[in-house]
Amino acid sequence: MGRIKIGHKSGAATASASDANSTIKDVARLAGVSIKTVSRVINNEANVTEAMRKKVQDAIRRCDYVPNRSARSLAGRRSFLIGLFYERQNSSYITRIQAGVLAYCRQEGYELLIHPFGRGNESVLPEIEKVVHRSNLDGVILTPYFSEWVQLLDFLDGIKLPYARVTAVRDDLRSPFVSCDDFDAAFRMTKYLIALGHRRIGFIKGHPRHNSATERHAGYVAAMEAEGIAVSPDFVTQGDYSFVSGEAGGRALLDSGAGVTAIFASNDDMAAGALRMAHQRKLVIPDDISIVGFDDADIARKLWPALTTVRQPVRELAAQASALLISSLREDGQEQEKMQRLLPLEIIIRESAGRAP
Amino acid sequence: MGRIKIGHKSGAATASASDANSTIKDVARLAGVSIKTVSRVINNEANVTEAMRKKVQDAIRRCDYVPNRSARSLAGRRSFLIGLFYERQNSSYITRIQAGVLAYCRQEGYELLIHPFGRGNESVLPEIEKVVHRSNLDGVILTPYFSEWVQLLDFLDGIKLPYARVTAVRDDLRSPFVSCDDFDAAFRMTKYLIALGHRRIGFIKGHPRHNSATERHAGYVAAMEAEGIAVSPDFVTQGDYSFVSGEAGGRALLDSGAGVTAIFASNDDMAAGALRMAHQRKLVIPDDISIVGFDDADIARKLWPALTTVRQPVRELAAQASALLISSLREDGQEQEKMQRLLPLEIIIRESAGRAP
DNA sequence: CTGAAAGCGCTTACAG
DNA sequence: CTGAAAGCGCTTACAG
Repeated sequence: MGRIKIGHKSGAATASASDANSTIKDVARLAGVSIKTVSRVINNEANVTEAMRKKVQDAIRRCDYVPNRSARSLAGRRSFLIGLFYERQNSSYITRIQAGVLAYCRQEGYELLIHPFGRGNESVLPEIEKVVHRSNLDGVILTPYFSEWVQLLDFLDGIKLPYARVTAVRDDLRSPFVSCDDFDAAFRMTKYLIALGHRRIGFIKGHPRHNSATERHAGYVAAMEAEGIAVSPDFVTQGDYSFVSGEAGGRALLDSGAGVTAIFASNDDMAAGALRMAHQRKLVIPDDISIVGFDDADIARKLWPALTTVRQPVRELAAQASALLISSLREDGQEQEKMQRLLPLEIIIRESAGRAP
Repeated sequence: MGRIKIGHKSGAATASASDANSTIKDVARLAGVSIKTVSRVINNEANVTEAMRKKVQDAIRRCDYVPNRSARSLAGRRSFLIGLFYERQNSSYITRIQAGVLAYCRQEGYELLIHPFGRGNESVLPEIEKVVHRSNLDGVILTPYFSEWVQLLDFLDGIKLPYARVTAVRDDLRSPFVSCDDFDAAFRMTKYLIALGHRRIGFIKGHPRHNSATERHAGYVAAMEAEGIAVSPDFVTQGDYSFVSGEAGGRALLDSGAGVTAIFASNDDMAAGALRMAHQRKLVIPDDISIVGFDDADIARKLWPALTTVRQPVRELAAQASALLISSLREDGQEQEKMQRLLPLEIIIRESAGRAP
């Protein structure tokens, strides 16, 4: 039975929180209404007189009442829990994703359950299945590669669990997603390098499973061709978005004899690896060679020289995906708003690219 | 009513998960026992015959039964939810913390709720209070600065919510914690620089609220004094663990005229900032100046030159804190194991420190 | 060692 | 627009 505090509210730095355990019954009694009416007010349902609503809200405040999630979840068959499933990767990226999701979830009263998986996804599907059922997730946010993994999407569709994607795949309209035009940004970045006088431009591809890798590479190729520059096979090397693969790619490009004057890495971690290789060979950047990345991860500003790159609005992508997810959760039945969104990509010019030598 | 699947189990890549919604009653019926017995098996309680246990486990498997968290939580007054509250900071650090906590939580059947806060913690306490009550958290993991914020600890003690700390404060034994000897590691690192011939060693302090900052600085001072080197006031500058403050600190040290031949930054982000300033002044590292950090964050290997630093076992710190928390949650009443743990810190020698010029 | 009853704190579905 | 009853799927406390 929750005690009722009168007078000062339990504001900041008050340690008296232990009496916040009043229940819906306490509120109802205090307000002189039925628990059903309290429930209506909590859930913002229509059909409550303003007077009633006010009375109840007052009582809620006086009791320090906080609805119990488990009880709501059990009775209402929803958990107010959103799941975030992803493959372990760049911590800057995933931290921003989390921030974006949380920014939106919290204000809507949802909590976030995070579930990272290792790269070798042997048992991902059964594991996800278990979590979804045990925790009764209301919905899920997916980032690449998971957001592009058809079997996983099929599985979620199969159990009718709502989800929203952050993805570079824009032709699969089965469910809400937020995306950027990676092709176009890579195209523009390549054009930028060409405008700087570069023609022998090396490219380090991202992880082949990620659609962003395909798009970025295609943008590079298209820009080269648009300028009438042949893409020699030894201009392009395969990476996997990791720093180490950037080192390997940089080494290959630098030592191939292709004489590249610029390297476009498909993300910043790989650009950092290529940069390291260039430093190791005593090259001065950008005087001897230009190196650019993609993402605008935390590291981009911390390297020497700071990376010219493409800014991906990661936090915003996640926030919008959450907005789409939560809006699809409200079964208002109202006409759904458009369930796809495209966010802009911006080229950030810093210090690592300059005129061709 | 959950349907029962016979024959093949719903293994990987099977999309038939939707019938995993059987309840404890289904299991009881199938096994021919009471639901209480099923409950006993789920919760690993003693006093169940082997035969019973086997029968129930069989039925659980045949139903694809997964206990409903909300129901368990409501009836059992525990949520199987662990909260992770922290101030937004270096993403490499927090990602490792999450990984460590999750590694332990999952295998014990707990889920993780993450709650980052901005730096200006106006309303942190009320916010935490709300989450704790709404989600019925069983326990909390705290990292610096929160783990060293006495008002927060007092609050959690007040509401009797179990928590474990990752912290550099080792003299507050009120609750479980895992720690490292920052003083000693900073002492050894400074000794290492001195052994390399450096005497004019600059130091960039960390955020004053963090006890690690105090400890690391004290270790530096002690080592200098042990070698009979006076710590000139212009050897030391105040940072706050951010990259930008490292730039400012590096600039101050480089331009002060103190003629430092080495800079010891209290973490890797600040070392990266100082490194950037050195590069900007066309200094060759480590020939002209040595720069070392602390933490062994992701960035340490990605910089040029790669950072000599102190490896902090962040993931392990979090895993052990979770272990302490969960063990304190089991009210076995058995004699508690020791609730403090000290993990070793290791100096990682890479490329950014060399002999004094 | 096993089970029948009561109840956790809410929401659903139905009356009025 | 408001409310009394039933029930969500478990665990607790108590018998036997």
